[in-house]
Amino acid sequence: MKDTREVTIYDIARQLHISPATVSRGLNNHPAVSKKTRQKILEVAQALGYRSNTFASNLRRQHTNTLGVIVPKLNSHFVSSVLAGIEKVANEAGYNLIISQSLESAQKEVANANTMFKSRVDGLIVSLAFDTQDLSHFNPFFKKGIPVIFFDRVEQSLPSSTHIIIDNEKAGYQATEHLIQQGCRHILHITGNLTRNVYADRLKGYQEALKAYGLPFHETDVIVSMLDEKSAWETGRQIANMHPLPDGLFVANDTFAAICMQALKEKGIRVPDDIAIVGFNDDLVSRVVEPPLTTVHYPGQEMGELVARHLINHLQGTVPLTHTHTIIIHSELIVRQSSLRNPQR
Amino acid sequence: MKDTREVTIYDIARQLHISPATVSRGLNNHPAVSKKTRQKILEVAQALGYRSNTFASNLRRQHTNTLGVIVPKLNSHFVSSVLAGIEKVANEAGYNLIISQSLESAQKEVANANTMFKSRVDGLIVSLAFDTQDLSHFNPFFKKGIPVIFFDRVEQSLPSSTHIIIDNEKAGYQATEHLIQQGCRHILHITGNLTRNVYADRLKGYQEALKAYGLPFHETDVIVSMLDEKSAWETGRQIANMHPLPDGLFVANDTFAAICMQALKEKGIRVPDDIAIVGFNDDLVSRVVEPPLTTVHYPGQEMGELVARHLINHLQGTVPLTHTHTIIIHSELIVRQSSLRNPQR
DNA sequence: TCAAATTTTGAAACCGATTTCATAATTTTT
DNA sequence: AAAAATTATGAAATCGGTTTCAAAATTTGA
Repeated sequence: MKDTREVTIYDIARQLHISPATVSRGLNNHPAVSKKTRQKILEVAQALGYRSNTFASNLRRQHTNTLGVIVPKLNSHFVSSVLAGIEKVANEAGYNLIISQSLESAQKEVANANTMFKSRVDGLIVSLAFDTQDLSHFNPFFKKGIPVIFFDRVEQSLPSSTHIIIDNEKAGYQATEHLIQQGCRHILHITGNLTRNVYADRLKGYQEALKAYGLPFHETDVIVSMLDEKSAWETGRQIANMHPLPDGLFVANDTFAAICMQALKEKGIRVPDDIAIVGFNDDLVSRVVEPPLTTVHYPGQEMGELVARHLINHLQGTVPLTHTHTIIIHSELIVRQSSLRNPQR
Repeated sequence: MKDTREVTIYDIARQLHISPATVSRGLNNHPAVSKKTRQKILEVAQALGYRSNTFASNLRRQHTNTLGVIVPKLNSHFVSSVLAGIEKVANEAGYNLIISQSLESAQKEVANANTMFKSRVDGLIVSLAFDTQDLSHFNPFFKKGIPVIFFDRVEQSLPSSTHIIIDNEKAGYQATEHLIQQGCRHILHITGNLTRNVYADRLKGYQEALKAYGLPFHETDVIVSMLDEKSAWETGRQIANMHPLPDGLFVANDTFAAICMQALKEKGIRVPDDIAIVGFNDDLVSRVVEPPLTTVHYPGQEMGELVARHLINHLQGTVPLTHTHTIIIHSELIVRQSSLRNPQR
């Protein structure tokens, strides 16, 4: 037998011969209610199995206590760490989360944004899809003054919003520099859509490093890819057939790097001896391939916590949004076998 | 300048000199409103930038058009495929999604369930955490008649709910049989918490296969693990030191299998020649390790679509929930190098 | 002890859409 | 053309908390 009737504050009020107003206040720890009554209210609420009706509440106060999150894909170590971080902070602050994935499609990202808008999230956290150019789907949020905060995949041209990112240029520089220091002289850079900051900046770093060490930069050494599994295999095989063979690879993500490496090995090319490889993200896969992959680590959980905290602080008025912020968080190169030319014992 | 005032059906009504009731009907395609008025309503709504207030709506009709999803972890290929499937079907049917991860902790799963309950989801989709024993956190849903549907990680003892799973016993049997056919005579099975159906059933399949081929079963050949990265390395090294060495490994997931393989190789053990390995899940990692991993594939997206469709059908009254269903969907063994003892050609 | 200050409480309006029931407008029947 | 049937619209109640404003109860001060 299912109980179908919901318990409301009116039920509690009736039972205690007090007004619903007082019950509401009691339930919300409003200071203007005596300990005794609050205590009694809590007890009766408990006994009756009361649960607050979020809709009534949301309708009256004009906010939802809900944060929206749009990410490109859920199944990466990085993204799910970020999410864990966001969830932690959001939970502690009493915020709910609506999460959706754009699956790297700008079109789906637009749909997601619209859904979030209709759901009236109090704030939005976004990491852009691969091919998002036009950002007008966030205009409704801007117009309404709903804060939108971007992380990792951002669009810095955007006038008034906060970005939380790593220093991709520096990371790109370090990765490339490392390869050079390992003796590489002809380094390919495999990357994604160059309109996306993360890829554009890493490329910049790559170029800077080449210049700093007096190596020439060739347009043809930069391979722009969709970064999906299929192109990874193709690209890997393609590289294996190059003549002359490059001696270094700086790849925009670990999965792609791992697949390339596999493809190269199948063609009898030795890593790192013939080609040294550096990936990006410190995904689990970087640790299980043979040889283990040198990569750039950046702290997902921490980033998520920071993003969420920042957004919530803003929502609670602690921090005014006056100016655009760009917050840069730490990243580091993790050196493993795939790039070590002269193993130091 | 942000516009702060929300447009309501009253604004539309005023503008057209009609009643809010008619506007509401017009917006909802209620039959009792003439094409002409509906048309006008739609136009004005558009012009004014009206967006329906979900809370008012939810408050009045007593449902949310929202589905809750609780999964153990977001960052696996399987889970994110399932989610994509769920999202597709839910979107098409006009349902929103609230997604949360239990991070394999029963405690967090309870918290998630409570949040979902407070959010008044119309239905709940769950894949259980690693160590969830007690299912009482779903009681509120059962009591209220809110449908809960389980997939993959289920608890079949549960009286009245639907389960959508693969035939883990069969998959376990096939994996083990394959190893036996490749000449393995001493096969270890590495698995997770045996109270969880997926692991218990695969173990059963493993035992059945041994029996069918006249091989002895030893308790000590079953290694129960937390299945995290750290234990994977430890277990791998442990196995490498076994004496005598087993000649086959059937591992409960690809990540763990990949790490084990790596650990074995580091100790100079050849795969598949010394030890043949079969994983589970067909995660991307299974394709990039060396040698590629034999594994069990099961269709996440399809499973997600099925789960969502089933739930929504039920919610819309198409399908009565009268009896418990168990729906079994197809899975298959994908043979790759990690288990091929006698490469054909 | 009585007035002033402070703390608690309640009545009623409100948030915005939905829906019932009645009425007005239109169409069909005879 | 009048009556009957059908269709379209509106008034008002409702969903369940929150909040303003005023009043009641209690405490403090002199």
